[in-house]
Amino acid sequence: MPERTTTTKAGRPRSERARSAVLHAADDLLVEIGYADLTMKAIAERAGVGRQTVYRWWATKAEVLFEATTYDAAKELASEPSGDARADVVAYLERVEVFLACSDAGAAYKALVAAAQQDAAVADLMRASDPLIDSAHAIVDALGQDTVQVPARQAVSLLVGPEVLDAFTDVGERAGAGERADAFLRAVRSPAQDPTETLRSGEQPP
Amino acid sequence: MPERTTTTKAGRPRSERARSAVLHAADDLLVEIGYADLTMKAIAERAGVGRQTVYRWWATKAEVLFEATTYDAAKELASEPSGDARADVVAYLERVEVFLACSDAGAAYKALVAAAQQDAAVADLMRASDPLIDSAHAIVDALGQDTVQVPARQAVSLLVGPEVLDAFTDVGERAGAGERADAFLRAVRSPAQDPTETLRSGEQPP
Amino acid sequence: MPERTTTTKAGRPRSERARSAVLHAADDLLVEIGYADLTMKAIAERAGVGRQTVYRWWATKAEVLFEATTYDAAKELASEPSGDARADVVAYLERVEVFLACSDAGAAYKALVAAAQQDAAVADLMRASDPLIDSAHAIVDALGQDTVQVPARQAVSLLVGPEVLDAFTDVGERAGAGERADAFLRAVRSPAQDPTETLRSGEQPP
Amino acid sequence: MPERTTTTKAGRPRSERARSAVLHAADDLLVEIGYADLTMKAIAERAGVGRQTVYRWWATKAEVLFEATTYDAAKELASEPSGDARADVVAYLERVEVFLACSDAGAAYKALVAAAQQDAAVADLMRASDPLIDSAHAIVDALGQDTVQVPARQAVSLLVGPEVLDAFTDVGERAGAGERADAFLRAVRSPAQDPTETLRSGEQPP
DNA sequence: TTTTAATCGAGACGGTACGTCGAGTCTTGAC
DNA sequence: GTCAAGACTCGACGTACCGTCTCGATTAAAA
Repeated sequence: MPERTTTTKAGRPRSERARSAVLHAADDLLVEIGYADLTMKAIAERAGVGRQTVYRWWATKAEVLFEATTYDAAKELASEPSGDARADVVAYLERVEVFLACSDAGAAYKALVAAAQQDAAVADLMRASDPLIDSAHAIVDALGQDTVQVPARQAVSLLVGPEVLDAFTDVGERAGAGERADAFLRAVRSPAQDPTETLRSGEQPP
Repeated sequence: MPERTTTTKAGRPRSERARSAVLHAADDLLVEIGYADLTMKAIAERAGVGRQTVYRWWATKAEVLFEATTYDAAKELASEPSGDARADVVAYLERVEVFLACSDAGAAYKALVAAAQQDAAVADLMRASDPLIDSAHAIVDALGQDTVQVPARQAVSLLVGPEVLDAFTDVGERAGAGERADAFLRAVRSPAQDPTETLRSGEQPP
Repeated sequence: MPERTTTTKAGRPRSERARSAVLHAADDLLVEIGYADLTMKAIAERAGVGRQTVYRWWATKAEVLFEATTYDAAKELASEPSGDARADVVAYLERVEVFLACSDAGAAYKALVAAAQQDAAVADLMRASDPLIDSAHAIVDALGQDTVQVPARQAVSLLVGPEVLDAFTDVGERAGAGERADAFLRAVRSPAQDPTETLRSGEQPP
Repeated sequence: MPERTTTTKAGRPRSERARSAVLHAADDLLVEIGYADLTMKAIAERAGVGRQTVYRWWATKAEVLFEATTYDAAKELASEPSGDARADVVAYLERVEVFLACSDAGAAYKALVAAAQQDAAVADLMRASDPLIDSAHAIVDALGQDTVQVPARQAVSLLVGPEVLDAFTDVGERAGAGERADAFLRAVRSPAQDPTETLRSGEQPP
């Protein structure tokens, strides 16, 4: 009797060799030829894998890349909090700038954000697990409510929004991490906490 | 004598009819089927124009779309400065949110920013004339150096960076234009103006 | 162990359905629209086959047509030798005339000969296997060296050369198969073999 | 009264410079790139002439080529009759072989014959004036009815048919002009002259 | 002299086939 | 049931040439 007592599936098991070959091939090809010219066909050939094997496990090149790079991206953006709020923010923003401007994982990340604009499936993946947003959330949470007096998601936007914009519009003159950190820290100080701020925004305090 | 008195060019002149038909076709198709599924072939057919005629004047679908939508985008984002700084910023940010979230021109804009990540030619176009960045510059300049005490380009990033990030990562809970405006106005107040801020930014004032 | 016991090839085998659909489509279209207007695109569409599938196996429309019609052409020109030399030649020439003037395979043949003038690849195909030349060779060989006293290839030219010329220059008044056969038989009787022949070639020795 | 006394037409007269430039360009390009790759566009550009100017006077590339090469072809094939029948035939066949195998005009001629298979307009041109057929007719007529005892058109086919076949099927071993001439002379000697001949097809009354 | 009209060059126009490429699917035999 | 291999249908790619059209500029006969 062909009963199945465990959840083990019949047939040949998935090849771990094929899986990692595909992910590494995607990674390498992204660096070599860029996202636009990357194709499923090329990934399969580089990986020495049948085309159907790629399609069996991933629906699009974006999904392959997502799985290939998200872990690396998260690692590059992870932070070890010291006690000093400003120093932590400065260190984080420096990491973000390197990530977006130079890193291979950053290139993949930008490509995935771009792809998410066109493809809802990719957008879902990124919404579920976005290494940049997630790392920014971790920083904001670590700063605590004394430093961050606006809602956390809003603070995340203030923290990395300018970085992302500059990365996507490759501006010439960029602000340093220190200046950005200072601007961020001023922005997240809620006016509601300080009654003199409320009415006359834009003024200089005496 | 084959003299050329004026700068008139030889040959049949470019058809204005064909030009505008292509631009309108690109516009319409973007709304109907989205950027990813948009093809040069479809643009030409919709416009009732030969394929070569499209390629003669534009190298890629991104270039067509750029010419088709930049003017509209700039118009949607244009501002009429009142005297009130905060009110101007709020009004501008509301326009930006509508632009990025709902407008057809905004959809085209996001697609172009995404395309610029893959294609250097598109990146060059956008660097030369980016309707969102340009309109933000206009706002920052109008605010004046009393309100904006950081370099203009940096202020632009602070102004629209969070908006762009939210638009590209379609976050659920978004801050209102008022909150964003206040955060921006706090952020652009330079620490250098206030000697107590300079060294120990990130601290809470007593 | 990835042993290869037989010469079985990996991958999906070639579709016989696609192959014969292409050949029949080429055949039909040639009759309907002629060789000049025949396109690879039309062949593929008529065959209900992807364009790439045609290009995978044939480089040009001429190659498709060659494979599609050579067999039919050879069949139309095949002969069943009787003992009578003149009767065999007359019967053969009648078949040739019908083939060149009326037959679909003959139309394809003429098109291929014309194409071979422009395209060396087609010329190679035809040199390797030309149904008209081959059938003429068969006749000449069957006649034997008593009847044909000139080199075989020369006799072939004498046998079908006039037919081909008339077919290619669509002359009005054509000679009958009997007259052509007689002229051929006179022409292939070499003077060198029989010193008495020199002046009165075409006669039968008593 | 706008009467037209002469056949002179109003307006700018046809440019002889343009006409000959087109014909020479077609000639040159045929030699350089071959008939298949020859295009109206290339002819016009090489001639330094507007495209419309070519189309105004010739409908197809075949017509251009016909006008460009027919005169040269006729000149290459023209013969100066001596008294000796066999010598004249040998000399003519040698000229034909050179023409078909080596000459530029011969290459054009073969291309035109090939084109006539696909295009009825070209076929009409060639039927009206075919330099090879015409020259062969001249030879046959010059030989006289003592030598040529079959209908003239039939003799023409016997004279150049084998040459054309060999040229179109680029055979390896070719007969010499002498052998061909002898075979031709045997072939055109009518059986009717000799009462012992087989059936008396196509006979002349005594 | 002025007008008229056909030609010239140039080059953009709407079409359409080219041959290639990638998409995603399907069909083998081997594991 | 997964694997490598590779053929399948489909359709967009960007290019080339088709034959037509619209320009301004010539050119010579007609008015």
